[in-house]
Amino acid sequence: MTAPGEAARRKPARRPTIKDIARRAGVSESAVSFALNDRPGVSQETRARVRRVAEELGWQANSAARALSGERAGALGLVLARPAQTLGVESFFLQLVSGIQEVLSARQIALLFQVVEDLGTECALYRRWWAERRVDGVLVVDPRTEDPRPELLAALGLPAVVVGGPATPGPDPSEPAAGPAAAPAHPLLSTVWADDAKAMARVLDHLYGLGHRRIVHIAGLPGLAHTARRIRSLRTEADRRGLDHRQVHSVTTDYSDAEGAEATRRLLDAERPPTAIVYDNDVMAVAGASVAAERGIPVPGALSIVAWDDSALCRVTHPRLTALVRDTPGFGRLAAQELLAVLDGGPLRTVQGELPHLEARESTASPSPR
Amino acid sequence: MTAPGEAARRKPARRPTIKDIARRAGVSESAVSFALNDRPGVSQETRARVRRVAEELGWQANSAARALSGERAGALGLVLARPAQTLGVESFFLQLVSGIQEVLSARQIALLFQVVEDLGTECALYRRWWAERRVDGVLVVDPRTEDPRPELLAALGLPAVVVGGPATPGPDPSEPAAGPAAAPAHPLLSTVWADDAKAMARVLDHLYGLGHRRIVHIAGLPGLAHTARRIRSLRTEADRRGLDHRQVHSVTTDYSDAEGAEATRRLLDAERPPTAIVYDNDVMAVAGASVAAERGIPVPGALSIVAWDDSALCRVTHPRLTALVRDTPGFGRLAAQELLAVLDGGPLRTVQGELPHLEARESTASPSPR
DNA sequence: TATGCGCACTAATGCGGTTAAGTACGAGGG
DNA sequence: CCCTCGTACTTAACCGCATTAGTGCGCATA
Repeated sequence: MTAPGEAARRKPARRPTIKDIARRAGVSESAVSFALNDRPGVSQETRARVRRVAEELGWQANSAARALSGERAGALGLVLARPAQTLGVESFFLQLVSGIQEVLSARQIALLFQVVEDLGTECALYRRWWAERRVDGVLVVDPRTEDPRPELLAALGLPAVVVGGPATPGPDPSEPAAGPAAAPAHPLLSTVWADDAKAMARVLDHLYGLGHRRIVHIAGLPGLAHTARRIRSLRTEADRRGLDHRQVHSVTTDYSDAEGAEATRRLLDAERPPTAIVYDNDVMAVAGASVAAERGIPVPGALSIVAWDDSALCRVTHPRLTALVRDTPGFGRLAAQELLAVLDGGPLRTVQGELPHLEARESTASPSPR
Repeated sequence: MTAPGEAARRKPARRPTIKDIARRAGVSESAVSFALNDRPGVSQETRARVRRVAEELGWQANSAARALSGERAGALGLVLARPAQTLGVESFFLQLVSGIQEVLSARQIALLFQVVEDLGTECALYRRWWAERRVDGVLVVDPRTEDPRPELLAALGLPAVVVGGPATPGPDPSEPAAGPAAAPAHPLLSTVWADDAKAMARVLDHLYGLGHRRIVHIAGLPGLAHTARRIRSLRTEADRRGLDHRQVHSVTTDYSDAEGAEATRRLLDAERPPTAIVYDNDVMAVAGASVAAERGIPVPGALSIVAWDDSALCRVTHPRLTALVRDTPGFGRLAAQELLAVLDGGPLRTVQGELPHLEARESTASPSPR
């Protein structure tokens, strides 16, 4: 034993290879490879012996070597394109990632996770990962209405699944003609998605049922596909109930607390302010509730509030916020499974996640008559 | 062009290798390798020509091949051990990761990010990454007072940097004897850390200066090293000012909004409740503010609140919360740089991040006389 | 008894890089 | 004029694994 600090750190600590196993088991390297990969060509006894030796030595395949010969990187990628300062607060992504990894780690597949500033950088990163063969496939999040990524990924031949899609290609999607279950799949990539339209309908059912007729939806970024879907759904639901687009409509923001608060102020300053507001994320909902408190507007007495996505935030405010709850880790699991299916040569599919449910809390009630 | 969907997806899309470059440039593969890696052995003209060809072909080194021969995986790892349901809300990690990647992506180094349930799984993952040669090093977050990870990593010879350390090895650290700048480094790994002791002193300066004499610190998980440091610092600062440990003390929680609220309730129910509470994260601070609101206790009139770590949360409450602001992405950059330095054979070091500053907002004021 | 066949295994090759060990050539020195 | 030396390359070996093409052997078949 030398000085522990330096010695421990510099120790080469050679890792066992199949050659070591071969020597110890008294067979050739290829026999070891066959044995460990469940390929025919070795007897049951030899297979068992090799396995035992591998176990003893604590052998794990060198991922680089396996990738080089096996043509599989053993890793998937996920890029989050967000300006640094809008990061955080939302619990959505860590939960999604946690669900994804539940599926991947069982298969010994790693996840490359990267946060970048914008879509352009994201695309460049896909190209690089592809060229470097870093990943076998990627999960595409935050699909947009005009999204360059599916085309790029299809052109590269990099397997991918769009999470939160379908991103409707083009800005002019026709009104859903048939049942809403038959969603238009993105033609290039597999997709897992939640039915925002139905979820929005549920929210409207709840608020309309309580008697609300002036309902505003403070949406997130206008470029995102799910924002578009929610806005469209709100309009459809309003029409169905014969509500005017001045009574029921959406405004878009950048998801930040600042814009959420600002939009709320503007709405409350209007001549006939809404009696209910639906916020596209928890942060804005809390910010909105705070604006109401600031102005002495009682919630839910004079204003009902719904948050799209639940989190601790919605439970720490006073009153607690009614929220659309979805199983985000479950959604991540679904996405990961679908990507693995694509990697295994499965067909392009559009898979629908669980429908979110509305958790009614104290921030929604019947509007006071006026 | 065939049917775009299937065809695009299945396209093999062979990526260029150095062999292709060699052929096009009319030199051997090793000359190409020399040229591209800034090694001597090729003339300036050849180097330029090879570079140009590589550029034209859009060549990027196959990371697996490079890892296999170069002995470098070109990737670092970061494991977050958290039960799935406590994930999220906190913006800390995504910001940290974003800072880390700013440094790594410039060097074409990838980050393997994994969320696991507990420390045991985290250790197992380190072993696996090490055995698979997946990563060249790891960033260890959430250092604990009794932490098995540094020892494990040192034993494996896997380079690492402790982020948020130094984790004082053993439960019995002597009181800082010399200047607080000379922090005890963890003997096995490099460390980047923020001086929680000084930060806590600043918080106490602020509150004591306002006239507070009954101050409680609602801390996070007791096992974490920084929790211990903050608690110790609070005690030191109290002693220095001759304050009783019944007046000024810490209680620990699991960081959740629920425990934060619960602890707050208990404190406010006491005979002589504190006039100021310092919360170890933003979520608990907001939860605590909500409890005060629920009971009609005016903030800051009857209770001052300080949040450790700023975020949108602290700005959406009413009043906005005084918070300790730190540059988390900057901290991530620092950590990444330090790990790269270790990989380059640098010495074990203990690097200190920027001291957080106290952003005084409306949630702190002089206590009302009673 | 020669022939064919399946089984269990070994030898050889390749993946795409890096790198140590040559080699060819021109310049400079004795 | 020969020898050395440095430069600019090329050849070959290697990293650890997967895979393909043998190889030897026992056994059923003709």
